[in-house]
Amino acid sequence: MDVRESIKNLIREALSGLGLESPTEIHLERPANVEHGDWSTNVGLVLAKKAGSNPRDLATQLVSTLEGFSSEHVSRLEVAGPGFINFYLNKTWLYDVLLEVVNAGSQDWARSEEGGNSKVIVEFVSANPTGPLHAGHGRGACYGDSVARILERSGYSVAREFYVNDRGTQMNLFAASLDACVSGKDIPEDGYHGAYIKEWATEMSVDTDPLSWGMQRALSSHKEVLSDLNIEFDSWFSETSMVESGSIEQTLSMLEKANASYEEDGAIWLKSTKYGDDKDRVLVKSDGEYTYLLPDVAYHLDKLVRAERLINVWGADHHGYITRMKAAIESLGYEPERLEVEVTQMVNLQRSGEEVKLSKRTGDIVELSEVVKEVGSDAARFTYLLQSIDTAQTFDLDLVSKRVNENPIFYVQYAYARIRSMMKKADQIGFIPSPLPEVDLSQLQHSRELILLRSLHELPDVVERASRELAPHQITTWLREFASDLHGFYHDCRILGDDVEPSLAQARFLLMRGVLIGLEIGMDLLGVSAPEEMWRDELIEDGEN
RNA sequence: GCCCUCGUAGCUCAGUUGGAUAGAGCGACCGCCUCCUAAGCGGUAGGCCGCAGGUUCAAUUCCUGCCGAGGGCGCCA
Repeated sequence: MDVRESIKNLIREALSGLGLESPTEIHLERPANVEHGDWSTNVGLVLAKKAGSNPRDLATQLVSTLEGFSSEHVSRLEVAGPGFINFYLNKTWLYDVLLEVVNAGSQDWARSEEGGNSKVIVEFVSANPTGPLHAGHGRGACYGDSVARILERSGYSVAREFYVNDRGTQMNLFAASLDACVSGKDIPEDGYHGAYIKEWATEMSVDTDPLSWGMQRALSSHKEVLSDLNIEFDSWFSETSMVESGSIEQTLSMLEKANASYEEDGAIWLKSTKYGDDKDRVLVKSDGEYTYLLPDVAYHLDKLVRAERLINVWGADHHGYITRMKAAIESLGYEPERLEVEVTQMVNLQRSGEEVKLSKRTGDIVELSEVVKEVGSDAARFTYLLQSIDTAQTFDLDLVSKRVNENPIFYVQYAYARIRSMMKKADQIGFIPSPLPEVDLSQLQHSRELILLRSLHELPDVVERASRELAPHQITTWLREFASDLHGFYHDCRILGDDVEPSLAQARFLLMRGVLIGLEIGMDLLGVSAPEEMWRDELIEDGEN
């Protein structure tokens, strides 16, 4: 059993010994300050009023009861501050952590069954196939994929989906723009004027259907850059396919039957105001064409049948859309909570602190492929996942690519490469790692070693929280901290060499195996690679920039 | 006007669903390579947590109002 659970059980026992009812959840936390012990609980503060006592007195009573119990790892207890109870543990508990980690390996450590294998569809990017992905899409792409990875590790059965808006007004305008370009005519006023239109048009022959050709061209450009970012979708869901299957018309009549729509001014409207929307929304325009909304509702109905949880990743410019989509779902009898919309705030590109609006190459919006090419896939992913999606992001291309010492991705990858490098050396000098049961873990007494074990123990909690909050940046934050712990250890503690006792060397080597597992899991959840080695580019070091 | 997100060190950002002395990276300053990679390590300086109320044993965290920034408010997507 996890130490934390066993401590909670002790507390419950002590409470009932005092004739008190335990709260449903006993709050046990790691104190920020190491001098406050390994674990701390606030039950004394929470229950004091109910017990008719003051917090410190209650805590003191609890401590004396707890001291009567025997416990494998607890070495000392104290009442502190306004009425906290601090638990000080023997180092033995940390050794158990290392054994657990190494036995589980990177496949199974920090994996949970919380999701119960239930099905969740993560829909993200879903950019129109009318042009290349731009830098802003990168954030949603990396976020969505990382969320999917985190949910998979938390026991969910995850599908990554890309909704392809392959018909409708925008597609027609895109096709018309390509067509005009190919046949040397002027691009329509309300058409697409990006530089890529001209580029793509040169690849297209005059007698091809510009719509289907253009869509394929756009999708292949999407797939290429996403693949560079280590992102693969399970399905690309076509809007056109729903016209063909009749599911859009079916959705429309379902809405009618549910009395959720009405006709007015020649258009069909969704009664979204009934569910808190500012105004009702058009489903079918007076010219008979669907708005974006209706096919998307049909798509969501399809997803609701296929999965228990729907997670959508949308850009901040689409947030107004949430209410109407939930309104549609709810009016058809589904619980709106089954759709979770995660909104990513804007990305502002910079180069050396200067705002970058346009691409140097095309003079147009900066394409995602340019970002990936300039900074590299790992650095791009890590940077996009550096912070919470709730805050606008400043993405400095120079900082992320050139000035490597300021770039956190290298710090984390370097930690991994250092261990690999040490292991390679160990192999070369004939160091033979002992089998696990023969390693004397009590050799690990250095604070650097214990800090590493503590961090390693946190990983399952971090993953759990990242999953609960759909927040990959929790992983990023942990990784940076953990890498820092490793660099500190690496600096102070040697593993190989004549001056290190063999038993200590063995224990430290095993510790490094555990650390590798932690780093591998963290980097995998972010979708960045774990390099075997890294060598500094002298040209960059000596150069001006 | 209404809706969403944000406001924390000079800069970029964390802050474990209300806890003890608010953290990290970068930048600045001072140190550390005879040694498994110095893309590293250690130290110093730097804070009315936007402002004002409220809730309570306890508020950066929850509620209300205000100020400021970004985004949205189409029979576009």
